[in-house]
Amino acid sequence: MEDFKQRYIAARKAVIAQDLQRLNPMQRQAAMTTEGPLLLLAGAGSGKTTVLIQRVYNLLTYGRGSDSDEVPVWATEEDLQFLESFPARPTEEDVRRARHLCAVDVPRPWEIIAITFTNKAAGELKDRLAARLGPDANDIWASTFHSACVRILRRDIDRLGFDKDFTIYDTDDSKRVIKDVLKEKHLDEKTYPPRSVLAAISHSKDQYESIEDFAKRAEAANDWRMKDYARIYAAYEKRLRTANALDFDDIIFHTVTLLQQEPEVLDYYQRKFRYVLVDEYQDTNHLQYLLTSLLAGGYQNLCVVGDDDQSIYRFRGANIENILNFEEQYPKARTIRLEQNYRSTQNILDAANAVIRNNQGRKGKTLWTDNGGGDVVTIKTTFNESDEANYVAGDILMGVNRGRSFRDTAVLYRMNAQSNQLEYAMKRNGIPYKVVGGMKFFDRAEVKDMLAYLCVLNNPLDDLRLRRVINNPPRGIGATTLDKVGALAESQGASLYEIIRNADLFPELKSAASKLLKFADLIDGLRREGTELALPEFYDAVCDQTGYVRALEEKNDMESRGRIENVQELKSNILGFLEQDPEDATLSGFLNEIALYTDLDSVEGSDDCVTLMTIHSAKGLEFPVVYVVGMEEGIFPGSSAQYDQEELEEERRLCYVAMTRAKEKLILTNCRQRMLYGRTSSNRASRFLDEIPEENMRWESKPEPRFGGMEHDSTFGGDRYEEGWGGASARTGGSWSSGGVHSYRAPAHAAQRPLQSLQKNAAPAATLLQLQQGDMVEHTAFGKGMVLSVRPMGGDALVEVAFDNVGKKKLMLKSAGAHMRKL
DNA sequence: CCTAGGGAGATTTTT
DNA sequence: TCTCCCTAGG
Repeated sequence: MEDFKQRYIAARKAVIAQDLQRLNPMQRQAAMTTEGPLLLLAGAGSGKTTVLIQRVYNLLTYGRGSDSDEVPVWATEEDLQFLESFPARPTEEDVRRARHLCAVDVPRPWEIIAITFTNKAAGELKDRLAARLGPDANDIWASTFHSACVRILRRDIDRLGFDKDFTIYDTDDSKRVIKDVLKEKHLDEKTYPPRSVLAAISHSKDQYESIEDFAKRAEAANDWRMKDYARIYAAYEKRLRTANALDFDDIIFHTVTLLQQEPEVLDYYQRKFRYVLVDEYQDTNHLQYLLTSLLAGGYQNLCVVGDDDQSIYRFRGANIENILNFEEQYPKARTIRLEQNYRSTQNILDAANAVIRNNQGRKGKTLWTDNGGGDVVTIKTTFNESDEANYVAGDILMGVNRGRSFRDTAVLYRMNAQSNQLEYAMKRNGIPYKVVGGMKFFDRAEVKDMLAYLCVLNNPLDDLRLRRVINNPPRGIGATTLDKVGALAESQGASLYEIIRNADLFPELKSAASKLLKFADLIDGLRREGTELALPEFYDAVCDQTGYVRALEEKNDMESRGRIENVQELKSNILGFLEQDPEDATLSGFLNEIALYTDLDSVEGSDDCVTLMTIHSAKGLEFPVVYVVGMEEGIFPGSSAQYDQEELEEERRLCYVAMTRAKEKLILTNCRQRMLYGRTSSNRASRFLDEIPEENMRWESKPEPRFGGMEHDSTFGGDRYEEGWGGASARTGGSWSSGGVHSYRAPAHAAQRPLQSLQKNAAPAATLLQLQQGDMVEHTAFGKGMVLSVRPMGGDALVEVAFDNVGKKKLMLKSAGAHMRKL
């Protein structure tokens, strides 16, 4: 009997393993470990999402069959033999029978929750689950922390004294409220920067600290500023309450409170979620940790996936200890490491491994790959940031010349401020590019305006949004009137809307009363229509009746036209929402969705262009060719990391993330002189460069040879300064940096070579390509073309060329000339 | 209500 | 150095 049991369990595992044969052994083990706490340490590019999908598939197909000692009482010897001799190529009937024999207590899709951080990640997860599992996938809770919590709160938040159709304030809204509070309390924005106040509030909420405890902490520390923060915090919170609003932290904070205070609710969700998965666990903060423990507290089937080496969000509260201490918090936890990398070459991985090895606070992993050695990592030192950008641009063009596409390439930097020079270089050279992280669709004023209208229509008590729209378009309701209304609202304990609705009852408002009532009528009228119209038609009515779009039309300039387009674009968002979620096609449903949505989701453009972004935004992405610029002490690692070990380790993880984005080619650059915040400074080479083993890198200091033997190849500083500065020998010479001790000595003659004179000498007009209209040229990347025009522009020239293959392009002669020759 | 100009402040970012 | 935000003035 015992023997039968053992054999059955083994055979069952083997059959399930066969179903998961596309996974490597570690991945398969991860997918088959279904019960109890599981820590899945998934290195960069190790196929983490694939494992997650397969794990859910396994759960929904076999339940705990792959991870259980139970044998069905009805199982017969014949069943066992069937499993033991399961064919490599089973028929459909075989599969059906195997599933029946192997399944143990299969959960329903809605008993599984998979939590991610971004909407993008949640969307991808949903899509891939749907592709693997079909319609069942729709019932799995695959969502972000925030949207899962909103869903929970929408059911039961009335138990905490909020209305169920609460609104969500984004960071800007919160800031607005803080500013209002400061004004009301006659506190100075300079002494109490709203940013800092919000950061303190957010931090407090993250620690799951009550307002009272915050105040007590301030008392105990006897810190007058903190005490004032506590007062501001209290007023802020009161305002959110009366507006029936939650800020981003509240969404999770109140969910935790709800679960802790209401045993019925807790019990409901603990029974419901038999399996809990959390992705990017290294990015969770304390509050999210609390939430996770509560949700998984029933069955304890908690699988967290993450990579301690990629924890790069400490500054916003991410607590790397969550993942480092998981095994202590869950003593029964099992740990599985995914170390096989499917993305990069071994040289890139060796370099990245060597860098991250210098960190103390880590679990320890070593990535390896079957992909082969590939090219060594290139390190390039240039004179200043403009040269650096030119080098990157030139190298990209050369890559294109060898058959790469622009879209294969990403340029990563530590700070957004670094993108400027790069953008210029791309523009000058006619390289198509996009910058990730600029102005976002939902941050645009007109989009926010329309959303504010919808918020007010959904919830007229929303004072904040009401203020935004009441005089937009102008309705003759100015600041003075609003101040009076605000004061009345305060003294009556009512909302702005309630005062406005009854404006004729207040003599103070006299002349403004009719305008206010008219606005209230507008809101009420639209609200009535809202009960009858479908969402898209309702939106049209709002655009029309508020006069918002008409005001833009009357302006009739370029900018307004763009704005109208965005207002219309918002309608397609509504349509998209309806398609995706037809059941919850209400206004408040849409607003809730939108409040948690940012347009990072649109990162993958199909256009063939180079991507410029910060390292942070690059996390999770991959590119065949990756440039990381600004590898300098003071930049990367940044200055605040110089004397702070924790911070330094975070920067090193960031470096690790940057390096592991590259599939085939990784190029790291730095420069000797950089202008930052109006100051020029000489920075030592980043210590991270020293941490890369010699055998995996090549420190290049000379610019790559340019187009077939052209002599006049110096763009700016060109090679010139290299001689004076010692160039490539810097590393071995040790004057820049040697073995962790960083004592930089500037070469003695550096002072005699100011940047100014150097630049003047560097690009003498004589070396420039002489071009005129009608000339035929050949460009490294764009091929042959004809010069359409040459227009002198401030010591340089703008050349327009019609290329045979890529069409017309405008190029700057000084930069592009180096990649072009006259035919 | 809009615009220009001064002043401050400037890692990194999602929800 | 650049950019954003507030304020003062038209």
